[in-house]
Amino acid sequence: MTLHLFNTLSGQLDELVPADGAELRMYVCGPTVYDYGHIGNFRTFLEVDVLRRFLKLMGMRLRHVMNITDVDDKIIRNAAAAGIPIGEYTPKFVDAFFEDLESLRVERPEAIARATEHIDKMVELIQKLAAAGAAYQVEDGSWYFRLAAFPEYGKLSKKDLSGMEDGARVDVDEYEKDSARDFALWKAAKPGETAWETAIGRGRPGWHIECSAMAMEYLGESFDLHAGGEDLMFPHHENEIAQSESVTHKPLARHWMHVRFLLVDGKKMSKSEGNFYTLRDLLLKGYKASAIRMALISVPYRHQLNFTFDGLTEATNAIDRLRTFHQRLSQTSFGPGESDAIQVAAHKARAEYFDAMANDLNTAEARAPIFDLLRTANTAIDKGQFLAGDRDAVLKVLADFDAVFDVIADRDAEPTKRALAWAEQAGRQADVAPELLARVALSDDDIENLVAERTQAKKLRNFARADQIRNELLDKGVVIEDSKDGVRWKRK
RNA sequence: GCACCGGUGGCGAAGUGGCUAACGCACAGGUCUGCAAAACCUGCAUUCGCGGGUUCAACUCCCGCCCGGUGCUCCA
Repeated sequence: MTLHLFNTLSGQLDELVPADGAELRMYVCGPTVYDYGHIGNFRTFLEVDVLRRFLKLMGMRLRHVMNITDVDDKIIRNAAAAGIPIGEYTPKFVDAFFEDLESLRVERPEAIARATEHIDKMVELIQKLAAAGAAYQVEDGSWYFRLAAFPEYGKLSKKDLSGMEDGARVDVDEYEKDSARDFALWKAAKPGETAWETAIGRGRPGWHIECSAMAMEYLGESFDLHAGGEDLMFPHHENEIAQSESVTHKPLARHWMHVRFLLVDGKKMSKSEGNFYTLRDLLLKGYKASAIRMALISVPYRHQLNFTFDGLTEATNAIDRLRTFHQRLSQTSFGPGESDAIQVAAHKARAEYFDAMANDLNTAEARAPIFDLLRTANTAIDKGQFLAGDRDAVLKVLADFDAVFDVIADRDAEPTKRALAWAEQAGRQADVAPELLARVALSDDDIENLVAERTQAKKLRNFARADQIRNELLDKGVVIEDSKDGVRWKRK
């Protein structure tokens, strides 16, 4: 089985396979670390994580590189406002970014490349471009890419630039450029700005050249897959292609994946619209990291996703159903042997799950057979027709599901705890939902003690006291379930 | 303005030229339970934005229209 993934470059579903037959080499545009990441950022990284995990599940080896843009206009501006060098400004946000990825269970790429640690590679690339006649320097010392030197420009985004003549909507300050659409490779230092002394002058790299230089440094001149948010398709990726291929005359990447935008309440997220959320904002409101992950990956990556709080609640409840089922399978004792019906159902579910994922990562479709199997198994358990061997078969399917989705195992306590600690340190206590505080104040031991007390009360048929305890726990987000195999509890 | 994407039950969301239009959430009734919860059963779109057309047959293909979103500029 191979993954058929939509390829922006070819405009169709293409098989995604390593060119060398051994290891898939992929590059993903990472964050610009000028602030905390918002959920739109994380949608892209979550979808790439889905891709990663599914490829690994199919047995593929990966070499996945992600960059960190730790120098750019916004960073320079924010650092200046804070009165510190950018090297002191960005680490906090780099750390926060990785902490957030961890909360969302996004796997780390095999390599992380920071822009500021690869300035020399960027300079080299610009020199090569200059030698090839594709780069030129203007009066103030900045370097630009000569679009006229790359006739294929526009092949990724399918833009016809012929009609877009120089003229309208041109930044009048940039009259030094040969053509209005030529883009910056290197920005000459203005007084007081962060800059590097290099062979091509004193300044800092443009954004696009970073990715070209680092991608080729880590993955070679031509690699398998390049991914990023849909907004990067033009001009960022188009520019990467132009810069790289003008020098190498080889395709930078064979396959291009673009994750579509996340909208909030039907609109693009923006601070001015007031619909802007970071991961931390949501955690402090009491939403679980797993619910956020589930909500963001359940809509296939090639569709816009409309984020709502109702959607988070739905995801929370769907995960609860999966977790309850998993708990039931693990904690119930079954008779020996296996049943044909369940074995067949498990095989079918697994096959349908893989088919859906292999078809352009259709996560929405992939969920269906899992829930189908869940119901089939529950029904069999209710009827006493579910055997020990069936448990193993069904757990195996759930494991394959969770190898990608990673929401069944409950690891929600840590992210919440971290977010609360951060809120305190960042002075954001006012944003913490009161219910959340009540919940975290209750330890597992407290719960166990209360559950034991309730069981004792029930035994004495003191139902009033038993119900009182149950309601008390429910108020703090703990649900109790009585079953033949004992009492189960879980945090809502 | 140009380009692209979408409009499927209360909500989210798959999907196919022709079997009963997945799945999740929510809701209603029932079974189980001391009561619950969980689980299961039943119900919940004679219908897939609107109007034409092609076809034996369209939600699925074509044309037009309406609505929503995004891109064309820094942006995941």
